[in-house]
Amino acid sequence: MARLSDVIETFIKDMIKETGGEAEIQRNALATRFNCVPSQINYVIGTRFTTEHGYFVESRRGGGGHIKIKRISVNNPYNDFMHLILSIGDSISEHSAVAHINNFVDYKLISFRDGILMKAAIGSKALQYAFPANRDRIRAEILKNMLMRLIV
Amino acid sequence: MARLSDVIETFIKDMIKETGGEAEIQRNALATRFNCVPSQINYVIGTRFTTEHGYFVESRRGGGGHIKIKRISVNNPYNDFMHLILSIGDSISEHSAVAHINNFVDYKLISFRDGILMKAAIGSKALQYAFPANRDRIRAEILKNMLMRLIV
DNA sequence: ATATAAAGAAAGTCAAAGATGGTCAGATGA
DNA sequence: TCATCTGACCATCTTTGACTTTCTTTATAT
Repeated sequence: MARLSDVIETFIKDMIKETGGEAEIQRNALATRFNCVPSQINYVIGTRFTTEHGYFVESRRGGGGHIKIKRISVNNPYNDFMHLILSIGDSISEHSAVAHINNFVDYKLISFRDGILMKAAIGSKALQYAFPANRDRIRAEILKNMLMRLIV
Repeated sequence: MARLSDVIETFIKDMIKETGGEAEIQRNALATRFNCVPSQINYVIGTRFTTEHGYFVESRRGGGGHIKIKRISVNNPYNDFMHLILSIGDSISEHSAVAHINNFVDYKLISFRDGILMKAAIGSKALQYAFPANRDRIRAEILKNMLMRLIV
């Protein structure tokens, strides 16, 4: 029932928290620990630790190889916030929008409650009556409007 | 002879009662249990666990997928709020939506900040790329979804 | 010693298979 | 007629494994 990928995700996130921002893992060792094929580690990283999710990943192959996963840090909240809003562009998928919102919450640029409301506003259920071809465009507009309102 | 859909409905409702407000099911497992096709589960959910009935449904596909059905809090102040949400109906103008939101703020059902976010989400600017014929419908859906999220 | 080849040790890629849930139109039955 | 039931087809997410690339270590020839 419990998804292995979720377990691995949590494990890595805990590791990052403990070490204050960075986890260094060995792919094969982790795979052995969780009894899965090594490439599943790549799957987890590729779906949950992307730039969009606020992570930066580096690695080295060969003997003594490793994978480093860092949480991207925010130094200038206001600037980064603006930058992120601008980076949303004219169109955005629900998946992407949720990742952005979670980041805003994580970096304390908006509250947890704000995040809940925003996710409700841009979810597929909320936009079900918009033509599929327009949904991503409308979603981007709604998201940008909400974000702008909070900082203007 | 009780209709199968009614049996399934009761089963899910009992489950929600037992767990105090939330049932997590697996569509295929449930279908197997009741000897029906999986899509009948969707039928039951779609006809008996709607917003109008006071339920909130979420789901995930893929390995380890599931369907979560939450009962909106009933025996508390939210009960009246729920009626207000439902009174919004299937379609609403921006003017009317803003009036509703302001009322919610005035009566302290939502915060001032919540109101700002909601107005940003349902404003004409946010919905500019939706076909005019759909706007009021989409607006109603967004507003209801945001409000519902606050009480589930 | 030095250069080089071979072996070993990681990690990366990608596509197929597996596991769920969603949709919709037509059949069925009270 | 209207609600219910069914099944074919679709969308999404996860797991697995064969094959590839890169880096380090070790053996070998000069």
